[in-house]
Amino acid sequence: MSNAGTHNIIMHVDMNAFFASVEQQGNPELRGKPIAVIGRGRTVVTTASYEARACGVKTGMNTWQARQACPQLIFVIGDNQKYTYTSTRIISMMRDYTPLVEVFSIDEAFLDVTHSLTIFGSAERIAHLLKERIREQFGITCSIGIAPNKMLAKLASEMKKPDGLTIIEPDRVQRVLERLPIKELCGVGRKMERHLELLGIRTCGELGRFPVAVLRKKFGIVGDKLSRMGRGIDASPVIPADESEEVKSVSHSMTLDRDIEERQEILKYLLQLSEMVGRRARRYSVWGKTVTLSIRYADFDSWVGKQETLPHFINQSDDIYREVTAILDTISLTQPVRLLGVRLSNLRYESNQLPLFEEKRKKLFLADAMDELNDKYGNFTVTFGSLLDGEEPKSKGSHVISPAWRPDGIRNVEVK
DNA sequence: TCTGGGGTCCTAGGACCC
DNA sequence: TCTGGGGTCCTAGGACCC
Repeated sequence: MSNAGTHNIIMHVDMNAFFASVEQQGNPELRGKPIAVIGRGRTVVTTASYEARACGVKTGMNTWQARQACPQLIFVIGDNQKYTYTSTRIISMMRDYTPLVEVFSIDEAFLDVTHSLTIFGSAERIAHLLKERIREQFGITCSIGIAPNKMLAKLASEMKKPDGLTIIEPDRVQRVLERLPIKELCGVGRKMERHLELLGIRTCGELGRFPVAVLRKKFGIVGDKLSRMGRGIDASPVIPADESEEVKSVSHSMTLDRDIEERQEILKYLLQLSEMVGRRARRYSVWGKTVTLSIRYADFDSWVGKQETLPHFINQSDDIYREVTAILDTISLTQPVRLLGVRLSNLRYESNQLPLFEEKRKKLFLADAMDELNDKYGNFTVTFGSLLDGEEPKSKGSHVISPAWRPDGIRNVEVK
């Protein structure tokens, strides 16, 4: 992209089928084959390789559906550590080209390369260098979008997959947006798409021309943002990790292998979830005073979420567990339970201070020792035995994080 | 054997204080 | 002993992102 110094040059990098690519790279037998990365238990496809996509496997399918679509499909249980490791190394590679790298998710990042051109020549050249290095070192491809702002860069990277490079020059922005369906915008989901359609808005062009006042009245703050997006305007800066805001909540949830009703059994899972949340909170040195219990019922569509704010901050697993069970006591379950979740929010970051009272101090040390052992040997090597009534926790609790839960790509958009 | 898991932001209504 | 308004905190729920 040419630059007379009048606008920013933003790059969005999106790893193609990231988890699946990492798996195929790590195991040559999987290369060139249809594979699907999944979790454990009741799970879905988190990422399908391009070979799998070619035979109809989509993100979000359950394993049975995926197998129907593609009988020769190979299932691989995901390994978060592997993906986090690869992601971290790719991110640090990006920092060779600019300090302004914003990690958007495990497989996506924004780069502000406005001030990198004097060294590297052009954004296009940076993109090629980056692609080449990622391919060489990790054997995976990515799609890159280059544009005057984040919103447009993200649109651009979606336009060609896999292994794409799409540039939206400032003078082509209107042209690109004119016939682009609104749902391609980051922030417009299924519901918003429907709402806008009722106003007769189907494309970004139409969105941009629509009276802002009407959008504002209907959608509040979001209305203004929508209008700007429709016109290709996005002033949000690329925020590097060291300037990003602190995490606002810590949570864990799990879909159970089967629906349950027994209070005792529910408690067992809640203890486990409380410990996972507490452990992570302590590792971040974070305390929270709001605890939320979430329950999804057997029918999938009904939910309960109940929260309780305490007068003080906590991060010990058993404190979290106590609050969660107290909340559970206020709920009368209407169906068997499919999913349980525990969240700690209203957070405060604090340095570690030893409590005054000996009893509390002991408890802290015990928890620290447990954390250490669990970090070393895996979750629930050590746990609150007395609270468990001597029973083993059900699972080891390692679940696959997901890079994506979205229908793929942009179709039929003229760029050139 | 349908349908994961970890987050953020926004809104609306109620409680409570000044 | 009537009435209004603003600010803040809290809960519940929804939409959206990866």
